[in-house]
Amino acid sequence: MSLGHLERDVMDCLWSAPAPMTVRDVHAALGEQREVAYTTVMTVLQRLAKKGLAQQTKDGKAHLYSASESREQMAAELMMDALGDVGGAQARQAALLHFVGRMSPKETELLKAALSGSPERAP
Amino acid sequence: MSLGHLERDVMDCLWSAPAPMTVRDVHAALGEQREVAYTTVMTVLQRLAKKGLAQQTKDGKAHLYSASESREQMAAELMMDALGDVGGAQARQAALLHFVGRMSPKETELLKAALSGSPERAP
DNA sequence: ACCATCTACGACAGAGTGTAGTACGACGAT
DNA sequence: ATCGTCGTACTACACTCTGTCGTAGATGGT
Repeated sequence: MSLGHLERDVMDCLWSAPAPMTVRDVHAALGEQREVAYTTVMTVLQRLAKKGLAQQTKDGKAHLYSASESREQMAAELMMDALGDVGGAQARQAALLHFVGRMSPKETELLKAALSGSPERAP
Repeated sequence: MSLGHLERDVMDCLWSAPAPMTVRDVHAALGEQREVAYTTVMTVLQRLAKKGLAQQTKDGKAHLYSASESREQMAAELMMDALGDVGGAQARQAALLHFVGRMSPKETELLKAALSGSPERAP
């Protein structure tokens, strides 16, 4: 499920916000960089909700939107998806090898830390 | 860059084949499961070549197609893309944490092996 | 009841994908 | 030289997704 540019920007808004946002909030936040109509933002938020990427809750007459998952969770899911397409265990290991080979040494350290560290998740 | 169903099937053909294939080869291979016109296969192969996912080389009057990268390489690239969208180092580490948290223990072992093993790539 | 919001629904253009037909060039057989 | 076969190139069309909004209806405060 790949996001379009605007969808991406809207998700970034939701991810950056500390609390659920109304359409107006998102519209205002986006307005600092790009000009889109209020209804455009609404449509995009609805589509994101339909896709399950955003959560829509009613608050009085307005709707509140928040990201269903953190940016990091979503990235992890996408990574698993990419890995899941591969095939058998052998191929998966090969893919993992390519993956670590492609990472910077610093990142490799991060990954090692993540692997050896306690197996709970990040905040 | 997400692939469609047919594109995916064609790439699977190319990945599974030991040698570059002609359009006819791919068409025959696909024909065992789904029926598509010869020209459909040709169009898809051309599009894949234009995207850089397949390599097109002339062989007499016919063209030979082969995958530009192995399935595993491509998976690794997609994984890096997913990770690359995240943001700063801290967020990346969080994403990696989620990622390893999502993997099965067996896979975690594979990843550990990939990390501690020699840093060259798989065949 | 009236006004300000907010949402729901519909619309339309542009890109990507699945699907294929037709036309044109090259190559071997006659 | 000609003709059929094979292969490519070009074109086309329907469908879906995404970006972009307008208009109409619902809802809540005063």
